[in-house]
Amino acid sequence: MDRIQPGQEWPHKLLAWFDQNRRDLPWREGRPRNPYYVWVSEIMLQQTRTEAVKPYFESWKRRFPTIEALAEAKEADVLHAWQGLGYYSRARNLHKAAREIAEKYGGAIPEDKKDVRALPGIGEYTAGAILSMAYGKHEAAVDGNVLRVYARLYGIESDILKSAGRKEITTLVEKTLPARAGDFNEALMDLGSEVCVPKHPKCEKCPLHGECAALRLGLENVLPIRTPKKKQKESIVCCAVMIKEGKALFHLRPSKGMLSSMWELPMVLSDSEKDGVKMLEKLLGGKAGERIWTYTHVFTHRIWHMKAYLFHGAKEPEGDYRWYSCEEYREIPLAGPHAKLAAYIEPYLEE
DNA sequence: AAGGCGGGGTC
DNA sequence: GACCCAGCCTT
Repeated sequence: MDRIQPGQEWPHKLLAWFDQNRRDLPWREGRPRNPYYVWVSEIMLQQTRTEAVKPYFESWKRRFPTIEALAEAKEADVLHAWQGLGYYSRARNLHKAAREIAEKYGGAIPEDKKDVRALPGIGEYTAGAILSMAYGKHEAAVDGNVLRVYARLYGIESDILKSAGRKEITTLVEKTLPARAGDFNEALMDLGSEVCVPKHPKCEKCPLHGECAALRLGLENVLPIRTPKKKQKESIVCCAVMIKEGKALFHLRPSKGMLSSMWELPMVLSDSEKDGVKMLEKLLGGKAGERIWTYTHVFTHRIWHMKAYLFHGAKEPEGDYRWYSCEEYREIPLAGPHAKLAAYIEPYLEE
């Protein structure tokens, strides 16, 4: 009778495949692996594709070559290096953790699970990844790839985004984790991103195709099961382009919440453009001039319909506002779509 | 348990 | 358009 569940030996088959097919990635260079590189890359890779991370990782290495260098950097410079990568609390936490490692652990990432797990920005997955890949510990690292691969391999129909499904698979991973846990974890990632991909998995190329319950049952395009996401809330965002003596007025966003501690052109959120303009005029105590730019920016859970107006003779509001020239604002962290607006207004600053 | 938090590639 | 990615933190 045909077996539905995979055999005991599949982890070794996967490792053999990995030995022939491992991806060559910038953060995988050197043996033993540089724990700092493993850490930085794992944080950058959270909810972010490999191709998007590569250029950021390379410039990060030059800018902050060691944990000490990162610890000594200013937060604004750290955010600037992260600009465009998204989920900026990752950068903030990386920076905080670097300072903690420098102070408490003499500049070396601790090897104890409890200590690593306590660092800001390091959750269950990242702790497992660092400990297994950099320190050779016997730890699982369950991320989206692993959830998908196991859901298919074992024919698991639980929702992988809910804690029950996640727990079910984590237990299974811990049970199947072989020696060479670090390689095994990387092998699962490589399989997940090259072969066992979310849509239309390439089962004919899979070293485990003979073991896969989903394939056997014809469910390879059905599993994994995951709850659909909610749709975004839409807003109108009116922005003011105020220019004085070759400089534009910028505002520093608060240190909490979305795009925290990043700079933006003065803006207000509203449900209609008319209301937005009125609010902006009240904020700046002036009159909106020509509308020079519109753009729709889509976040994961929010949509901003942006409208930028020229403002003349208005006053600088109270709070965290500053005038910056082009050369200056290229060096500060700019919030999402405001980087695009800032680039667009450069010609206006020349006059 | 659910929601906030970015940006971009891909179909 | 919709989907989803090497998740974590707060509520």
